[in-house]
Amino acid sequence: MSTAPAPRREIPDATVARLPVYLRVLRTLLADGVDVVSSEELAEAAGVRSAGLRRDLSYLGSYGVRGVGYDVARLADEIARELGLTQDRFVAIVGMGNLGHALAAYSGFATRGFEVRWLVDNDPAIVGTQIAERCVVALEELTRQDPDGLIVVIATPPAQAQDVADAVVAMGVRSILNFAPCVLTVPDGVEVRKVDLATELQILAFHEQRGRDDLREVNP
Amino acid sequence: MSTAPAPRREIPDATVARLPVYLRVLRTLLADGVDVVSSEELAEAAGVRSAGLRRDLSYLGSYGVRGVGYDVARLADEIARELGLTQDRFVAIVGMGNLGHALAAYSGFATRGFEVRWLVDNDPAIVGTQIAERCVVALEELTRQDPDGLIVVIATPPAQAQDVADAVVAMGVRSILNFAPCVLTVPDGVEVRKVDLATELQILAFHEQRGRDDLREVNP
DNA sequence: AGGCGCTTGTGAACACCGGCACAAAGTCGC
DNA sequence: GCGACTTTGTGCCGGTGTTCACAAGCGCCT
Ligand SMILES: NC(=O)c1ccc[n+]([C@@H]2O[C@H](COP(=O)([O-])OP(=O)(O)OC[C@H]3O[C@@H](n4cnc5c(N)ncnc54)[C@H](O)[C@@H]3O)[C@@H](O)[C@H]2O)c1
Ligand SMILES: NC(=O)c1ccc[n+]([C@@H]2O[C@H](COP(=O)([O-])OP(=O)(O)OC[C@H]3O[C@@H](n4cnc5c(N)ncnc54)[C@H](O)[C@@H]3O)[C@@H](O)[C@H]2O)c1
Repeated sequence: MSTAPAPRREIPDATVARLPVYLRVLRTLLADGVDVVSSEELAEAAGVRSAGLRRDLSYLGSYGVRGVGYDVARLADEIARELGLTQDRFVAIVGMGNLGHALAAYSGFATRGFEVRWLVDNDPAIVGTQIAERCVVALEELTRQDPDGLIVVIATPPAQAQDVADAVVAMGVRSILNFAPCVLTVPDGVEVRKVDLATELQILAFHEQRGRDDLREVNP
Repeated sequence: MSTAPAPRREIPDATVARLPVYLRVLRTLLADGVDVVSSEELAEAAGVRSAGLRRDLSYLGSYGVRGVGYDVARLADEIARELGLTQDRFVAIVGMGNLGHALAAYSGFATRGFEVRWLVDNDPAIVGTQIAERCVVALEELTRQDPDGLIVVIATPPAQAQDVADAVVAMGVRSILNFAPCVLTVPDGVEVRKVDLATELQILAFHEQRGRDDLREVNP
């Protein structure tokens, strides 16, 4: 039998989804001069339970000190490394409409380690113009670039989103963040995450209605 | 004394999160003149497995016809009812910066049954101006309104998000959609959902790195 | 040095969720 | 009217995620 020399730590998806939150809180603490934090305090600040937090962190290794807590700088580095933020990551925003403009002006990309390198649109009136001190290029221009480490953000109308996805997948992109309210079909090995505003609102509406029904149940 | 601390949930959260997708697909089908759809076709269009789709729909009741499929209009109505979209829902957008402008101009609210009724900012230079044919009001103005059926979208910088949340919770709002990258603390009974761009990108970065590691393992 | 108090890391139990496979239940053709 | 065909609704199971509870480990104080 093959000896499993590298105990490949498979980190659960649910944990991966929380690591960015921990990282953000840790960097805030670091900026405030805090150098050690307990799981209880960190969990409070991250809005999770301490037991869950400790289990999440245990997937990264044993970076805590019993009786003391976690070294803030060390833990932040470990999470950043695990998330793949040690190497440079680039972002291309496709679709320079209302949303694309807001995204292009958003400073949160740079502060989290993502460089917005390309702004893309296919409207001839927009291509070549400057947005947020950056030149807008055509989609054909983007597809000639190196896809390594590139994340494509789709902010086109839903009818064009699949075409854009097909084009960037063909160039080798394997990470897509989709703002268009539609289902994207991509080959295996390509990861799509979606941000759907209407879905979020409808989930909120559901819970609000359920809350009201619960009240009626007790107080008819 | 206090019994049943865990509220018996009729519909699982995972199902609720998918219902809006089904609803969107169903309305597209309806617009295309399709009046009956099988679980296989609907699942394909929604990007899920047919068995899972059928289980999701089974929580709403038995609205399908064996051997035939689901009546598109009927099913759309049932989902809309379950999501609480039969009663009017209103949205207030707080923070009229880059993102707030894009949201105010977004037509997707209205087409999904949400009326953007208030645009809010606390910058005196912005209050009173018109954005997307709507007048911007101060936060104090919003907090005097009826919170029933109101969903508050927070698009302020993170440092002000908690204050805004506190203010709208105090007026009785129980549903908040938070775009600011920070943890909001709210009382029980108030639901907060967050949209965090950097988190999404970092999750994508993690998977992209993991994919590359997997390749190295096979091809060093 | 050794005990004591604090916090981590984790075993175990439990709840949840997704997928398979199939019986039940309906339609359609004749 | 009836059998063949189609599709739904669900029992079941394995995998995932969450929580409790506590032993193990570390530093500090005496
Ligand atoms: N505006 C918002 O606040 C908001 C919020 C959530 C989701 N969305 C979604 O985001 C998407 C964009 O919204 P918007 O309001 O910015 O729309 P918009 O119409 O203002 O902008 C769309 C832009 O995409 C460009 N485009 C179209 N096809 C393209 C292609 N094939 N390649 C490159 N560029 C292309 C157009 O030229 C246009 O500039 C939509 O799908 C919308 O549903 C928007
Ligand atoms: N711009 C984007 O694409 C984007 C994307 C994701 C997340 N975000 C987040 O969304 C938030 C807004 O981003 P932005 O780029 O629009 O920022 P911005 O600075 O352009 O706008 C913030 C607005 O909020 C207003 N504001 C501040 N405090 C307020 C208060 N107490 N009550 C009411 N209004 C208040 C300000 O007057 C300003 O108009 C930020 O938290 C940002 O991190 C933005």
